[in-house]
Amino acid sequence: MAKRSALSKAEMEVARLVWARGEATVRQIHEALPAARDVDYKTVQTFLRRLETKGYLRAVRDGRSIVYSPRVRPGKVIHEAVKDFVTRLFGGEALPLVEHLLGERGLSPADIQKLRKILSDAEERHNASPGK
Amino acid sequence: MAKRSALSKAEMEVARLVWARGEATVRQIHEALPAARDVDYKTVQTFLRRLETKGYLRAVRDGRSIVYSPRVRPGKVIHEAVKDFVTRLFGGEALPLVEHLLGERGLSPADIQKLRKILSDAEERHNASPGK
DNA sequence: CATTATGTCGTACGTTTGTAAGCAAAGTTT
DNA sequence: AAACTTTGCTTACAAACGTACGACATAATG
Repeated sequence: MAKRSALSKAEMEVARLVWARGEATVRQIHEALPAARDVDYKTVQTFLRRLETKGYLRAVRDGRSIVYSPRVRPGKVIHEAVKDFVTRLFGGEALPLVEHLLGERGLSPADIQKLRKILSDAEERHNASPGK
Repeated sequence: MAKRSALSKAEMEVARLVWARGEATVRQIHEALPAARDVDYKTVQTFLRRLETKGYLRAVRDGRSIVYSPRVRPGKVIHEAVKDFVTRLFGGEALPLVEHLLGERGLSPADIQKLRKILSDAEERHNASPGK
């Protein structure tokens, strides 16, 4: 597979919004960005264009505007991005990051329940797995 | 606080190694980097110099070499980096990232136990907290 | 002691990134 | 229809990045 060059920070932000919508135009993304971000329409346009050039998004013309949609499975892209991040900042170990995320506040009781469930499932998978 | 400019990817990688050692010289970091990374000694030198300029590391001369050590609490830097990452790729929500990390393999039964413990603690904190 | 290795300092340099302006074409408004 | 508005395409441009070279100094070694 031809390795597409990594997403930049700003590109991640924009790509995420496209993924969340399934597809989107420059305007939609521009409006979706937090007001505090205060970035120009043209700038968003550039990010989307670059995402297309890099191979992350597909651009289809619809009338005078362009509709962007994922060209690579978002999950795959996220996976790569997370992996890169974990590698650089945590030496490749996911656990420290998870601990960090759980440690610092930000988890509601509901979240905690949800995670408990995930842990149980993971455990089950372990006990029942073909052990690779 | 004077906002130091964000860490670049390569800088994160290098800073992490310094943190892991408490302090380190260019050579030590260069050797610590995975062989596959294959980056020049001079390059590492540049990264460390930049980390110092950006205010993340303190540089103290020791003989002919320089010993770098954290100037900002690693935990704080990691926190900022994670926060930025979560914001851009997960819209600021930690849960999806945690789920992602737990979902994809990589968790040993021991890890799971450890996480269970963390969850309990978080829960306790919740029940007992002054609720802000 | 001449040679080689090792280190810092300053400098370089192509690429990527963040941010957008300029111009033109198509659509909308008055 | 004249005047805006919206959008795409091209181009710009400084700062940040990744990667490293060259000069110079000092320490180690034959």
